Amino acid sequence: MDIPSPESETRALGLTPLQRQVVDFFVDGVRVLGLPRSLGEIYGLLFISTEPLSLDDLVRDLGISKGSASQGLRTLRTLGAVREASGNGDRRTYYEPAVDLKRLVGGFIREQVRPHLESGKTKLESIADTANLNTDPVEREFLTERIERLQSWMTRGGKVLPVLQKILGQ
Amino acid sequence: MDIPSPESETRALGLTPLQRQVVDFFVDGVRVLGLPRSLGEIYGLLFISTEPLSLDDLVRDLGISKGSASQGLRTLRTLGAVREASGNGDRRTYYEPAVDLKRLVGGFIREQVRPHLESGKTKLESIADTANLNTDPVEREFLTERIERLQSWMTRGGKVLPVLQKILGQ
DNA sequence: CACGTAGTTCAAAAAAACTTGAACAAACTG
DNA sequence: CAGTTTGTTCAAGTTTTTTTGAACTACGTG
Repeated sequence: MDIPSPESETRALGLTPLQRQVVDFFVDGVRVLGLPRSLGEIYGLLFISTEPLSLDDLVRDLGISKGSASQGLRTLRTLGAVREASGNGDRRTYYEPAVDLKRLVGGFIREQVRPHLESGKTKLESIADTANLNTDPVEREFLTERIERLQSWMTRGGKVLPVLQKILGQ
Repeated sequence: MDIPSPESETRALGLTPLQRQVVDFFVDGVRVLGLPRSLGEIYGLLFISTEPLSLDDLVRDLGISKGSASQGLRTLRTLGAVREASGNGDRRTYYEPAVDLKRLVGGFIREQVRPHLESGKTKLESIADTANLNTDPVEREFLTERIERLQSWMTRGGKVLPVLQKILGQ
């Protein structure tokens, strides 16, 4: 006979209740951003730790594999969400979270948003070319209108990003 | 002997090249937003069609199942990205896309963003309670500082949304 | 330089997300 | 109303994404 576990969000059992809650909070958070759960776990634990943590700490406390921890840390570094803590008398590398929102948002925009905006603009050019092959003038006017609309969406998207950063950065 | 298909993004073969390009464009787009590909396919085809389309049109042209089309249309309606076209002498329902960005962004924020902000705030309250159980005053100050930071993130997030809508809405 | 520890890589396993299709309900139509 | 057509639902199947873990590189230490 088994006690059915109450739909646990967290696997790690070596965490304090507070740590678990914060990790879950970030797991949810990164899911909204379309990033893998392990990123949320790692960032969350770093965020609520007074001291920087090593890869091994993360593996042990979160109960994730070394591979996940390694890849997760790499992504977080790329996003600028985590940095190496300086000056430890140790061989191991210790990590601490970036805790200012401006930096976090900036990294996300740079890595996850801008590339899509760029490639979107390129694709739109190619779409416009294809539309111009259409011979029916009525149809073509319709297509042109729609495609221009898409282009305007992309432009506005590009313009909104700096504003976002400014407001969130304070 | 098989010709290996060149990693097709689109399954539907009944589409014109232009339709295929536009559908792919939106498939990419919705992926960034964390929505299923079928939403992009459906919205994309509607977007580049001069006339409203029925569920059966979508099934036939996109080569997706009736189930997908039905669920996809429901989600798109919920998001306010698609509406029923009025006045068709037909029993069938025809759909047309919402093409103004303000509306689209508004729907996305209402359905996908706000709920997470709300539940996040609730979770934070509970996290704050847990943190207050901590007896070590130094530790507690650290925790309080971090949790207040999270609260400030949520607040700023809430404030940025109307600005977003305003800028994108023009 | 031989050994132990830190960290990375990547193929395979596991988990999560999405799609399908068959059964069903609802609403028209002759 | 019996037969059709339109659309929905949801369990099962498929695909995609994420995680694991074992093999490997690199580095430091005695």
